[in-house]
Amino acid sequence: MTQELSKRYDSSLIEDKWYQHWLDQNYFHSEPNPEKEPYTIVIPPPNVTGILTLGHVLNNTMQDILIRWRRMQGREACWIPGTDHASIATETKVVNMLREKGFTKHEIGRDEFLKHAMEWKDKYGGIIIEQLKKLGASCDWERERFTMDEGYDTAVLHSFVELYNAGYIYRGKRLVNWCPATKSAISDEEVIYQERNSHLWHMRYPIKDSTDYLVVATTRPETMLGDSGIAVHPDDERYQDLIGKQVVLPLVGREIPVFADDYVDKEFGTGCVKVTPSHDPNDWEMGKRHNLEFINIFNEDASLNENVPGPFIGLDRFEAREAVIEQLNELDLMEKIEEHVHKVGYSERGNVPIEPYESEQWFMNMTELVKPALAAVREDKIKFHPAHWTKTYEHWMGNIKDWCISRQLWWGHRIPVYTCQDCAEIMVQVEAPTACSKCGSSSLKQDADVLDTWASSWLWPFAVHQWPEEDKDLDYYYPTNDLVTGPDIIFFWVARMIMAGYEFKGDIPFENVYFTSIIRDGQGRKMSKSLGNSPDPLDLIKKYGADALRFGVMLIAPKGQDILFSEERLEVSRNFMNKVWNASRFVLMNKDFDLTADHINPDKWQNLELADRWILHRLNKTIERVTGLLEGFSFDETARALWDFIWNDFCDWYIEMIKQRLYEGTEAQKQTAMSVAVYVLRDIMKMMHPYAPFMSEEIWQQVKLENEPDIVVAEWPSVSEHFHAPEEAKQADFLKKVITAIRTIRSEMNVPPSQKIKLVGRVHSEAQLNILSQAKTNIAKLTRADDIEFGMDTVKPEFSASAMVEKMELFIPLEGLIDLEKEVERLEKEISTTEGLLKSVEGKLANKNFVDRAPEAVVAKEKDKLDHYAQSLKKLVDHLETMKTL
RNA sequence: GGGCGCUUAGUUCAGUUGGUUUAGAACACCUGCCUUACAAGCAGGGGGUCGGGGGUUCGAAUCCCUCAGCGCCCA
Repeated sequence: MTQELSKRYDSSLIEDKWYQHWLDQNYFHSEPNPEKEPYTIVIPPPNVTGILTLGHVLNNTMQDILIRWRRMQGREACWIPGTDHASIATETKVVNMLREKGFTKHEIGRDEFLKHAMEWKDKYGGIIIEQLKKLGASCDWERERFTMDEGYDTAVLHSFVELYNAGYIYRGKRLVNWCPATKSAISDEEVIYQERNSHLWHMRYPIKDSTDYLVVATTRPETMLGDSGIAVHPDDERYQDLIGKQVVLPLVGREIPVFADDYVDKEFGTGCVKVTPSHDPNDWEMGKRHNLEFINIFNEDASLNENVPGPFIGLDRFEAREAVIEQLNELDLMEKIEEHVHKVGYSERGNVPIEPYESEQWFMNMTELVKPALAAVREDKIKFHPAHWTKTYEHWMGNIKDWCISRQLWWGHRIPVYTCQDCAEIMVQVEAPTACSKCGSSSLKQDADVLDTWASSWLWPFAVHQWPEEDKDLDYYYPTNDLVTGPDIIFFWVARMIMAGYEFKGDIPFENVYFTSIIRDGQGRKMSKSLGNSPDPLDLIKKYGADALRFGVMLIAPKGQDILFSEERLEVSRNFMNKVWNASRFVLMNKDFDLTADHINPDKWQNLELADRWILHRLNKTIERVTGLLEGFSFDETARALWDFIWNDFCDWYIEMIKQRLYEGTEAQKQTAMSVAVYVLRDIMKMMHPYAPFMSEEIWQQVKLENEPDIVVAEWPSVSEHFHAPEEAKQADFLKKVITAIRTIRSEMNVPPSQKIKLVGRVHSEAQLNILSQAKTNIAKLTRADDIEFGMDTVKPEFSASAMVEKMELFIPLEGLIDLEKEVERLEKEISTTEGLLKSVEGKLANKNFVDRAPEAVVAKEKDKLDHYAQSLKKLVDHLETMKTL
């Protein structure tokens, strides 16, 4: 079974092989199993036409880690994948595609357009799904859903009908965020505010029956054509006599009232505000309060309509601005123009400034829906990680407005509202009616709009099953356990899923929500296509391997902070993968037996040495730590814990420590060392598997027993009381310190590695002597010494460098090689460090308050330190004296 | 304007409820090594007083106040 491994880890040779094998074995598929506890995650469905980004890598790796880990723990793990139809984003792409072919969507009509859109989706959709497979995602692909596939479609319409019947959904004329480019309403969350350098225009409005005028300041002069009032603050002394008067709107000639309203900020501009109820949300409110005229001056594309004076009709809004300014200048009605910086709302998709615009839309009243959803998070039924997101959530939920759910688009779920053309009866139902329920007419017309994308994806955690049908899968897998997603969609999606969960299932949709960080480039800029700073994950997989990409991204993903990504970070983790590979290679090269259950049965191990007990103790600690960290969603710390154990403990120390036994020991010694090494390596592979599924499977195949399963479904390691050995761990630490101290001297004295040394040690206790005597041959090998003498009363050789480790003195006689000056320098440095430590402890103990008030244990510890440092210092000074006399 | 968060070696970050260490790691840097797992490696080393100021405490990177800078979200 054992085969030769290459010197360098080559990911390209194994990734596709194992992924196919896992699919063939159907490991990712889950069925309800009453014997097992389910563990469920639903994927945040990526846009169907999207391609994999580093953001996807980040959050899908986390989900895969959770799923693979829980699967190994014996849970019935089910990760449900799928894609989102992404109404506005996809429609925009299809429209662009048609434009290139020379059509507009209106030219070909709705049905034809939808055909094109579906073709486009079939052709370009789902690329991202294939890319997720390259990443190693262990989704249950048999359960893949699309938010517009057949059953899902029904679920969305069903939810609409239910909410309509409950009285939550209504149609109304409101001011909405209007995107003139796509000619559709968009939600508040789709508006992106950007800072712009602009102007504040101060315009004069003549007062009726007077030669006087007042001055209003505005950032949007063109909207003056729709003004129907002037507002001032009720307490503003400057304008008291104006309240109740009329002014004559320039260019239009309309007489409009001056009134007082609290909303006005006296400090801004002149304190007089022009009020355009149809084109500003605040003015809309004031218009309602003061019964003003609502004058809509825009067409759907934001050009001026016939409600403005003739010369302006048909102008685009930006042209209109210039025209208004010019006319006012000519009439000497422009008082002044100031520089002004303000934020302009842009349509996320259309990428043009949005226009507050009055239109008929469908709305969802959120008042009742919010209540249980808010309580669930407050009462910790749903936990956010990091927890501070609960504040953001509560703040938004507490100030929620009605949700505009209709979009003037074609790609999506068409609103299931039918109006009889004869008697105006309205029918709201899932199945399209064939005749009017009131008059029997067959002349029915369906509402033209489609639903906001989020009004379908908010059902995701249960609509991926057969909901609203009775469904045993739904019963088994709902509520799901964990959700991993970006904080940018906490309102769009997370909050709404919680509301939908309660409304339609009467239960939470998930227990935990882990919010990932935002990935930025090395300079902290957002990843974007235009900056070209957004690497293609597929290229990275080719270059570094999927495992290294996964591990690397986890390593740099701190909880709750932005991630600064750069390729160097991946080199680091590729190096780590190579390290793990080579450590495995070492073990396999030295394993000269076929693995049996006895080899990995700790009860059968004979004559364990200190190094063995130490590494097993460390293994225990690592299993405990890694499991605990995963439970707390600490993906980065888990990666670091694995790194530390594998590289520092296992590779740098344990493997080096057993080489002597392997190369020079007896058969029995060799077998013990190898058994322990194999045992540890097996657990390392299991713990690495969620992070590095491909490599861990490849290695696992070499160290598993014949009747054991593939690593995907192998058992997650658990802590063994057997291996608990804190005393031995301390002893091993002492041993390591001794070895390091000797190496330091060699290095600082410039003793070449080829030069063997003599070593004399004067120990401080029998215990120390014991440890060192037993490890003598090992110490010799690891420090390249050929003559070692340890004892309580060993004599210090005259020409020697020295060091102290836990009150033990080490001497390296290097007659002829030792550089006296260097050694004096070294000792002086050491002395000064020790003096510093001593001083600090003395200072503490000299403080009466400290001795009196600090806990006894803390004081005792300090006294111990004092004693230790004082002794060390004395010996170091002694050594220095002798050196100087030579 | 409101809310949330951040500020620790050249860089990116750890540092759990204040006390096992005059602050740890990785990368970068310096020195020496191709030592039969790994040069994508091994051994060793230098480097920060924890954004500024104030306070609580026997003791603060860690808690409180304040100032400054940066970032995000919402209006």
